[in-house]
Amino acid sequence: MATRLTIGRAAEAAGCKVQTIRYYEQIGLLRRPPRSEGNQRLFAQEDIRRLAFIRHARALGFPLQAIRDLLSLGDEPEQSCEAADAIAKAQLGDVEQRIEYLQALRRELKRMVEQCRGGRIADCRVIEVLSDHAPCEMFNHAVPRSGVGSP
Amino acid sequence: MATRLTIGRAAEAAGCKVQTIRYYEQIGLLRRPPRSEGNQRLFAQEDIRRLAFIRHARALGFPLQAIRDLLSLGDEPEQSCEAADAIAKAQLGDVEQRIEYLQALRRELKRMVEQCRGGRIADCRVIEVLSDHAPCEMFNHAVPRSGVGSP
DNA sequence: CCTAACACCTACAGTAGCTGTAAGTTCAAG
DNA sequence: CTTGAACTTACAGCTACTGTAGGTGTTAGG
Ligand SMILES: [Zn+2]
Ligand SMILES: [Zn+2]
Ligand SMILES: [Zn+2]
Ligand SMILES: [Zn+2]
Repeated sequence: MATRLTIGRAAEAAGCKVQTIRYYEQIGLLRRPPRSEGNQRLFAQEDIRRLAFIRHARALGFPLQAIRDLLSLGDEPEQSCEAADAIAKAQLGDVEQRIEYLQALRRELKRMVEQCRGGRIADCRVIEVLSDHAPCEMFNHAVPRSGVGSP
Repeated sequence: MATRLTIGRAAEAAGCKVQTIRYYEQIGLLRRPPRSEGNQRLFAQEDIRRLAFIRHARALGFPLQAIRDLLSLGDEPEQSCEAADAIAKAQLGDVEQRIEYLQALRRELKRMVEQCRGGRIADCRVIEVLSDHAPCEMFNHAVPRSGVGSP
C-alpha cells in the first residue's frame, strides 16, 4: 500500500493548484518528496496530511510564517502547547481587528451611498465625500494593508 | 498663490510616502507635474487635491482601478453620477462580503482557541482542528484572496 | 507498437499596492 | 563654501500565489 499520489492528485485532494504545492515545497513548507523514475513527485500520506494542515490553516487566514511555526511545534508533541495557542490567539485578534476596521469602513461607505440621491456628478455625494475628508466621520482611517478577505 | 509643493511636502500633506506619490505618477493616476530648474517635482493645489482624493478613496478600500474610474468621472461634472454610485455600491458590497467571511473565521478561531485547555501539543485543540477539517463547522472556507484589512 | 492527449517538469514573469535601497543631484542653512 | 537633508532615477522585494513557455513522461486507444 503506501499509495503515493502524483502532484495533480495531491492538489485535487487538497483543493489547491498544482503550482501551489510546488511553491510550498520551494519555500520549505513541504519536504521535497521522492520522485518516480521519470522524475515526477510522489506524495506519501504524510505529505498529504501536512498539505491539508497548511491549506486548512490558510483557509483560516494564518500567514505562512505562522503555519511554519505551527508545523514545527506539531513535530514536538510532548512540548507545551502554549506557543501554538498564542499563534492562534494572535490570529484571532488580527481577524477581530480587521472586522472592526471593515465595519467602520462599511458605515462610512453606507452613509456615502445613501446620501446620494442621483443626479449630476457635480452634486454626487460619493465624489464629494471622497474629495473632502473634513465632513468624514471616520477620522482615523488609514490606508489598509492587505490581508484576509473573502473567499 | 500658486504655492507649489515639493514631493516631500505633498507626501506630508497627503499622509503617505514620497514613493507612493511617484508610484501614482508612474501608473498614470497623477499627471507628471511641472519641475523646478533642478528637475524636482512641484505640485500645484490641484495635484494635491487629486492626491487627497486618491488617498481618501484608498483609505475606504477602493482599489486603484476603481479610483481611476472615479477620477475620470469626476472630470465630467455634468454627467449622471450613476456610474460613480455603482462603484461605491460595489465597494460596499465587497466590504460586507469580507465582513461576513471574517466573522465566520472569527467564530471558527474562537472555538478553536477556547477549546484548548493548555497542556501538551499532542492534546492541543489548535493543532488538532487544523490537522483535521472534518470536525470543523466551517465547511465552506476557501483560501481567501488579499484585500482590505486593518490599518 | 505507435501516437495522441494529457499530466508532469523547470524556470520565470506577473498580480496589488506599495516600500526599501543604492547611487547620484539639488537645495537650503550656517 | 560646506554640510546634510531632500530630491532624482532605477530597480529589487514584500505576500501568497497564478500563469505561461517550452520541454518530458505517462497512458489509453487503435
Ligand atoms: Zn451620486
Ligand atoms: Zn474620511
Ligand atoms: Zn493548545
Ligand atoms: Zn475547517
